[in-house]
Amino acid sequence: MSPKIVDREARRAEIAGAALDVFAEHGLDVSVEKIAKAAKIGKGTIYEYYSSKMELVIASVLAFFQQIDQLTQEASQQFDNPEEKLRFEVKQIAKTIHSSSQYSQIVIGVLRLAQTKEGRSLSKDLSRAVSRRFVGLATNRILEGISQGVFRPEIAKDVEKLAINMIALADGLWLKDYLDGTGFNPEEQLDFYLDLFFDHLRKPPSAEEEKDTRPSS
Amino acid sequence: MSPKIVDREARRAEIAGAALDVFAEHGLDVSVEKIAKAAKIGKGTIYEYYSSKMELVIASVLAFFQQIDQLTQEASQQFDNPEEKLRFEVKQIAKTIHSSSQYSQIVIGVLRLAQTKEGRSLSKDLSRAVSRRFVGLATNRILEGISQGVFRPEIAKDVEKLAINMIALADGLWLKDYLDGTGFNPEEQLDFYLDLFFDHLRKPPSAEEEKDTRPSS
DNA sequence: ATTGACACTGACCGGCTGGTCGGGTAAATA
DNA sequence: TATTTACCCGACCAGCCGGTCAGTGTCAAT
Repeated sequence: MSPKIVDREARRAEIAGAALDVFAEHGLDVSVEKIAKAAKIGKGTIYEYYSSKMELVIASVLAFFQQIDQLTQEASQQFDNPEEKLRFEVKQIAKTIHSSSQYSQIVIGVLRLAQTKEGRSLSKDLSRAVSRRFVGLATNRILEGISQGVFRPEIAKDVEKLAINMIALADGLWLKDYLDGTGFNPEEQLDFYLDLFFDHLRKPPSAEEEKDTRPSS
Repeated sequence: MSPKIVDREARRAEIAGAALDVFAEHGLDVSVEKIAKAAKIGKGTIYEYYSSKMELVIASVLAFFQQIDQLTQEASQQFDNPEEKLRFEVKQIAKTIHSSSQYSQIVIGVLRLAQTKEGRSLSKDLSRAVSRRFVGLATNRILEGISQGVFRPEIAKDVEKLAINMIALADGLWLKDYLDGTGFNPEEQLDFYLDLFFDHLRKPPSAEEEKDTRPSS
């Protein structure tokens, strides 16, 4: 009476994983047939587990960001110093997305989703979640640094702006590198920025100019 | 014997202009038929002036970047001080692309082009041209500032890196704003960065730490 | 007014894609 | 082994899109 039984959740994840590889290689526009072929299953089977291509895209992209998130979290545990930790995390994330231009396919895919009616809200939700995650991470590290006396306390009020800038710059460099390809070394460039960035966080407030940014401590 | 004659170059430009509006509103994926309808001409006519859709896209996107370029150039002529000039230019460009999210459609369209076989080289060429233009502009302004004694001379060796960072940050902020939409004010955020940026360019070298960046002047 | 080169058009074609569906397959039970 | 039924599949469908082309204007020189 009971026929073949599979763990539907596991199968869903499996398909999403296979789809992710294909998306990474060919972009989110690949035909469902190609995905099926790559996953070595029939096209119809995909629709057994996902009611539309968009649903599959959502699942895959979500899995992708979770991957990065986890990777970053694990890797950063080896550092204690907030500066080293943050520096490593930023570089790690940038490198992951950078390294194989395949991941760029997915990031750009998400950008495109924002242009479509059905995808807009997904794209926004996703971006916000990722953004909150990364900006929050950077913010916390800076606050840690301040409380440990490594960073200047006066920057506390601008901590989120600083974090946003840092993330935005990393994104911008990625974008530039993906498009131009030549003219600069993204890793070196990011290091250059981070040097200035942490210099600004650490630099003792030398009384100067007409600014009245005297620390209130 | 001589029939109806039209200025083919002008007509090409006219069609490209109409197409640009449609691209800005619906993305580079709109059907040729929609473009034709918007331009109030027959679909066939488009193929009278462009041999393929891709060719039309190229012409339109090119026109788009030339527009921005010209706009920026004109607008910045009202400033003398290199710092004010550069600040204005950066904000102007960012604002133009920002303002109507329609332009984002095109920028993202170019990103997508990089994913296709036929579009990759166009996308790269275009991006490089734009990048060279903007980075070059920023570089020149900084060098001007140094030669006028407004900026510190020691930064001269890093001038290009500084310029790249500035452009990348502006791009990154645009990207973030386009995707997230909330959580920060892009203009304010850019101002915050520019304050730090110019502060770093201007700041007199206060002897500090173990660094030996003593000016050689 | 006639002519004929040029400008314009939209119905049509081939190709591709997301999604469906009826039939086949195989594992667990009886 | 026979039966049941969740699972799997790929031929098929409808619809869209880029590109073509035979036919219809249209205007200036005759």
